[in-house]
Amino acid sequence: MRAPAMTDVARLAGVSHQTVSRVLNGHPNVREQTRLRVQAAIAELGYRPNRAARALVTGRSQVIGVVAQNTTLYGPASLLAALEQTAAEAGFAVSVGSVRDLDHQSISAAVERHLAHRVAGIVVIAPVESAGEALERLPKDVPLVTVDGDPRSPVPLVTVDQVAGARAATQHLLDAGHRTVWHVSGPSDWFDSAGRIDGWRETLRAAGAEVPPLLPADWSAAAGYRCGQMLARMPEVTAVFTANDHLALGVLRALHEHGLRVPDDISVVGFDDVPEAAYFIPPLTTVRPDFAAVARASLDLLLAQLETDAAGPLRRTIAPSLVARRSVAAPPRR
Amino acid sequence: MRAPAMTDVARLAGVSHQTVSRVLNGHPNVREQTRLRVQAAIAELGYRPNRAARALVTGRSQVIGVVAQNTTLYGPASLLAALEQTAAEAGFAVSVGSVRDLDHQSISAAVERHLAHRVAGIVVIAPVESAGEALERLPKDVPLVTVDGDPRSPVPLVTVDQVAGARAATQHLLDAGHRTVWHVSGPSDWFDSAGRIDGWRETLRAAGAEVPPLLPADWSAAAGYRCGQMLARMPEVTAVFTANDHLALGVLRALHEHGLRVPDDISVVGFDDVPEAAYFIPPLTTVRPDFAAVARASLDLLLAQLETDAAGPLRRTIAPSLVARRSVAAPPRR
DNA sequence: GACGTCGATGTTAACGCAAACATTGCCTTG
DNA sequence: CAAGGCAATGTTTGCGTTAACATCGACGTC
Repeated sequence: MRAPAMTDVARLAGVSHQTVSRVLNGHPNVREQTRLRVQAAIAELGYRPNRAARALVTGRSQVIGVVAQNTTLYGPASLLAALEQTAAEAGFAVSVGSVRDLDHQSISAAVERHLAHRVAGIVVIAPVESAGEALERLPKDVPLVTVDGDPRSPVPLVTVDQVAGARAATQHLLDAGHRTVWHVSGPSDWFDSAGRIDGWRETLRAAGAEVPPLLPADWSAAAGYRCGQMLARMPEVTAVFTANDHLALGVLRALHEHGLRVPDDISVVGFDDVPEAAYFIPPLTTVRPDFAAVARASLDLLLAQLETDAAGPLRRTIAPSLVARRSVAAPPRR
Repeated sequence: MRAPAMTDVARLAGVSHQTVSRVLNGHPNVREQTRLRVQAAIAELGYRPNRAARALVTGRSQVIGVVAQNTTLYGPASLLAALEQTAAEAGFAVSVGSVRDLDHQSISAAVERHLAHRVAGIVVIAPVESAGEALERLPKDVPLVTVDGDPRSPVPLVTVDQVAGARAATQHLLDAGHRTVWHVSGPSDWFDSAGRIDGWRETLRAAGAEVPPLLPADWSAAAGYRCGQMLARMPEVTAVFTANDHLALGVLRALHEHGLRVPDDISVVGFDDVPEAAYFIPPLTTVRPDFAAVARASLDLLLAQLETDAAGPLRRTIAPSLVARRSVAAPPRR
């Protein structure tokens, strides 16, 4: 048995299908009594408008496409969940198109897939260099927003203020009395990494502190562990800021294995505030990005582009906040 | 400028739009030369079929709807990512519909949203009791698969073999020489929890070991910490199996604070193998579910339902594997 | 009281595609 | 060499919806 269509509702309510359409879309010029009759018919038949047909005739579906690389990582996963929720509240569905690499080809293939579905807009989570270039060459016929993308790119962008977050973390350690702060950074091609490095370096410079060499890593606990083993061997290290919480976890374990106590011997600050960070040994002081705010801003920018052709400043920055726990203390006295 | 449609391609290639359609859908009866001409025209115009139109005429879109509750948790996030990837390989897009609660109303609302888009199939990640009831009352006019759902329900189901995983974990601890194993469980309304409890209890019984009281918790490190504080105070506890890795993290910290060493004083085994589990203090022995296999099985069942109306045994169980690390050792001698 | 106005509704025409049916023209077969 | 079949292609129809235009009646205005 075929699902009921608009004409079925119309017949039952004794009106034309167009009147049903008007009721559905909240058009003003429908008599109250008619509206009620139509709504009753809709309820009786369990009618549900066919989005595909609507998308066909309007040329746009109520779907937002998201392009992301690795939705298993905590950050992207949280962002995706927040986007989904925000979109749902605005009446949009979310279609995910994950992608193996963030190079031009993969991204534009994913975008094209979304375009084939005539999505209303696209959000690209594009935290690395290679994505930036790809985005500028994309077809312009659909609203598009980049999240965590290239700050210098002309594409509409929402981003966590990495610099401010790193600054807060570094300053927090300096304020605790440390002479300087070491940094374990994320992958060098991520904008997140770059911003956090900048904020860290800038804060040290402003405080007149020495800038120690950078320890480059990726986002994994494994890399954190490796760096931690080096940090543990250098007696002068008293404070470490890691580019995310998983790195911090690895560092904590390495320090622990070397018999160093956190925060007594070395203080550590992370980034992300993963839910379990409060249960690291010791509970981790970290920087919390507001994913919900990022999601809201992204959708705002998307909808703004939908309504007006040329919107205002298509750029939003979301400030993260420092969460102080027990992994920071004054440096040990010599 | 309007996006090119099939007729535009047809005109350029000097054929009818139907021939273009045949080329696109890989129909056999098209001359090679014609096919090439059409493909050239497609490339020249940058033509891209309109999925919405296709969905309208076929009554089905190439989209799979996923209903999930909290895609921030590691398990669901991994599953979603795996599903997306598997679906993409089969030419399907994935639309996420997350849901605040897994009660009847929320689930059926999410399902209906997917139905409105005429999705080809729906995957419901329904790990709790309340979802089970909801699913049986759902409209039957679309292929549907449950993941981690009620093992007793008649709905097609793919599930990780929780019992086997828990059995492996428990047996591993018994084999190390422990007289018995304590268990910190997940939320009582999750099937995952129930299965893990069953496997644990059953293994102890089979070995003739005493079954100690259960420590009920949720999935959070916080709850694990709370339970760990109790476990640390009971001298007889030498081995703990926690229902997931985050609980284990909380337990580890509590034990650490009480001056107990893992694995020297107490052994701990988790569940999930989150990426950072190898960097806990100490590296955590845990049970790894194969999310990719679950995703593949789910899609299989979905596609099977698409093709034949009444398929075979619509039920698949995926066996997890034990990952041995350093959090397990022989019990301390008294 | 004829006429314009406006609100409520109906009618018709797309939207882009695939399925069903129709039409060619060539090749096989007896 | 005519009948039949079949491969290649064209034509028509309809999917369910919205937009544009058409109609109809009630009301107020001069």
